[in-house]
Amino acid sequence: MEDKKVLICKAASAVFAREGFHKASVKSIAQEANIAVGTIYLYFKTKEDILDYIFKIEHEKRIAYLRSLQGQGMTLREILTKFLEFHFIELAEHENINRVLIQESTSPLRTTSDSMKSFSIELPNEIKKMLETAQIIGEIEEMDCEVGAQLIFQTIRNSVFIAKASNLRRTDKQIQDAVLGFIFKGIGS
Amino acid sequence: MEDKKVLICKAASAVFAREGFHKASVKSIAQEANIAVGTIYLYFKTKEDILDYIFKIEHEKRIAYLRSLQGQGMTLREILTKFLEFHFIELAEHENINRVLIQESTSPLRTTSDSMKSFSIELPNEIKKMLETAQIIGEIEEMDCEVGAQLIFQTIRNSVFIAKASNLRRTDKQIQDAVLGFIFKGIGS
Amino acid sequence: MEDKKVLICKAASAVFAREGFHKASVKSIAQEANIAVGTIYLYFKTKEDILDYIFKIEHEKRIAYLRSLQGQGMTLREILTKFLEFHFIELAEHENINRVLIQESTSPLRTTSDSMKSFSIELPNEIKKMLETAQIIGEIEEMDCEVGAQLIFQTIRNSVFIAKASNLRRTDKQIQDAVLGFIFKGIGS
Amino acid sequence: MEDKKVLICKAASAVFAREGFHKASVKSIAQEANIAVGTIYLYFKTKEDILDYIFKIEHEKRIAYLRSLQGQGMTLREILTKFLEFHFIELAEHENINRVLIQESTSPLRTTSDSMKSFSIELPNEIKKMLETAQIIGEIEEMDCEVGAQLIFQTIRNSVFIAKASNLRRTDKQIQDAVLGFIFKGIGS
DNA sequence: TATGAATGAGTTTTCATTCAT
DNA sequence: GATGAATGAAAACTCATTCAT
Repeated sequence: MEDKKVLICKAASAVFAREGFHKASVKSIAQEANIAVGTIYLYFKTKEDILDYIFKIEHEKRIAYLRSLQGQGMTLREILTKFLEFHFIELAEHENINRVLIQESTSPLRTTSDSMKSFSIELPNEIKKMLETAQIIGEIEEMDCEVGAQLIFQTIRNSVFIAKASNLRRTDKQIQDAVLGFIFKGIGS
Repeated sequence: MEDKKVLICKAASAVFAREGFHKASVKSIAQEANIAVGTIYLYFKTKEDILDYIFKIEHEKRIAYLRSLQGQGMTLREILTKFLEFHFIELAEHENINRVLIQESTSPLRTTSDSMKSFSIELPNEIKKMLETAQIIGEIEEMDCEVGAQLIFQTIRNSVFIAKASNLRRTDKQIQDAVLGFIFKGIGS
Repeated sequence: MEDKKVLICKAASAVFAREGFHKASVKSIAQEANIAVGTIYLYFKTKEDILDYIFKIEHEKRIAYLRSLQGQGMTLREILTKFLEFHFIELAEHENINRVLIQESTSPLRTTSDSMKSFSIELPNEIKKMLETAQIIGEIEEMDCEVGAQLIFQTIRNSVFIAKASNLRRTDKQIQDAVLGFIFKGIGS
Repeated sequence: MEDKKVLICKAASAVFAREGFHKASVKSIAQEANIAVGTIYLYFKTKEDILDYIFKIEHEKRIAYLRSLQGQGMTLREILTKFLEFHFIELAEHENINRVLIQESTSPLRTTSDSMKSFSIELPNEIKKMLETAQIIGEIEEMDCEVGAQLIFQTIRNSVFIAKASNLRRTDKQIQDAVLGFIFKGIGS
């Protein structure tokens, strides 16, 4: 049953978010999910596989969303605005998973996980393609699109921290607007 | 001898950068440094202390540099340009340490280390103050300085990844210019 | 299964008796028990906990026996005789455990273990109460019952050493009689 | 210089008494003595050797005292009284050493140290000889002198604990009298 | 499928001992 | 003699993974 896999992922996300991937024990994931340790190993080969799978799912979700936006004749501005909104909604709905995505995805260089690599390579790549298109039609100014895509991707990814780090409590909307403003001006849109 | 402490930090940085803090064993740090495990414990109380110390040193270095720039009547643009240059020179000189700084500082929310907290709190704070001043004298446009400082801090911090992630090899200068351009435009400077 | 806990205690007793608590390694206990180190930690939180548990069990056994004797209208002489017999039977049956009890309980002053404290405090206390009663009914002469109880407790506790230390092999019965004789005369009974 | 050896023994006694032999580190002994760790190893081959030496010295002191008493035509009562007095004076003067003597001498069976063996074998042996003599001249009643000697030796040795364990504070004199009374009556003197 | 007791390699840390100065 | 930095073997303990039930 894929239900169990989802159950395990949710539990794992909660525990990873709370304790960090390395300090989280498989036992505590099992407890969080109210199942036995052994059961986890029926669905995942290793503890790393759980994290990997979470990344894969979330990555696919975002890629799919981004691609769905592209076919609708929207401007880059509109697409990025939508995407950030989506990101914040996901953030609210699956807070744990998102926290994990950010906390554990730092180094695309070191990871052995294909899904984690995809996450921090394919997504920027998708943005890059969008930038190139926007550049051609003159929506944004001349720029190094690969670097620009990375800048945008990272700015979006880290926006969670901004929400958490700011002393004054701001609404999600305020943060989103500030982030989008920064990005749009940054790319001369 | 403080020489040993430096030696250990260098070895630890190399191993942390290569394997990540959690997967790095004290034994492998000792091997990297060509010393005995016990020796490490003459200079550091725990493995975490090593990371902490690295953060402390690097944080102080950056804070000191940033403050030294402030007293010289430079514009924000000039200061940030200098600071990013400094960051890239440090990056080249102490590649491992910088990698560790970024990889292990992602989650300022969960860490227990004061030095790590300082790093991701004091530095943005310093930038925030600079933004406020620049805003008053009209160097940059109206903005939420706290959020802006975070955006700048994170953009600078993550610029290492951009350097590494881009498929086409770019010179440091090219990356720096792209990053600075993004930031300056982003804050309307 | 409590069987495992008993198995571990037996193995630990054997190793503690052979090597002393401090020199005994958890690994050697595991080997003695023919189980893995990790298994021990499923049943006990720390190595000290094992010793503690042994003390608790043995202490409860003795306290229970002593109290069971008290309700039967026996004289102090009879009670102490029975108790020493019980002690020697236990000694024969669980030689290792008893050795541990004595070897590791010497210093009630420094230990942090509640069970070890109970052992060397509650048991003498029980004897003290018995002495007070015996004094009232004139079975023994006037004396400082607290000190007397300590003297008796220690004499009984150390009687194992006498058995072991004497060059000429004596039967348990002979040792018991000598010890009882010493105690009874010592308290003027 | 033998002075250093004495200095080390005093420091070691203090530390052993405070922390127990096994938990005491050579470094802390060195600190207590205000010397370097290496210096200790100029005078003692191992940490165990220090304990061993302390036992040897104290053992010799007691054996010598006991023998000096024997040549003076005193009764067993007088000798034991003197000896216990001596023991308590030593106890007061070198509290640390005595604590160590008792805490670490529990198991004559397990120790590899000759000095520790001597301590718990020769001293009882000396007492045994005295008992035999006293028996011949009718000072005490018929008894198993070897067992009796052990009983006396252990009672004396453990008297420190009585002093410490009793809730009501008693003077040394009171404890001594109680212990002597117990012993004398116990051996029918 | 589901379980969770058992495993044992691997981790951090300590500390008696050595030896170059 | 005296030092104390350096050593590395060994300790307690953890935890991802397995497998008999």
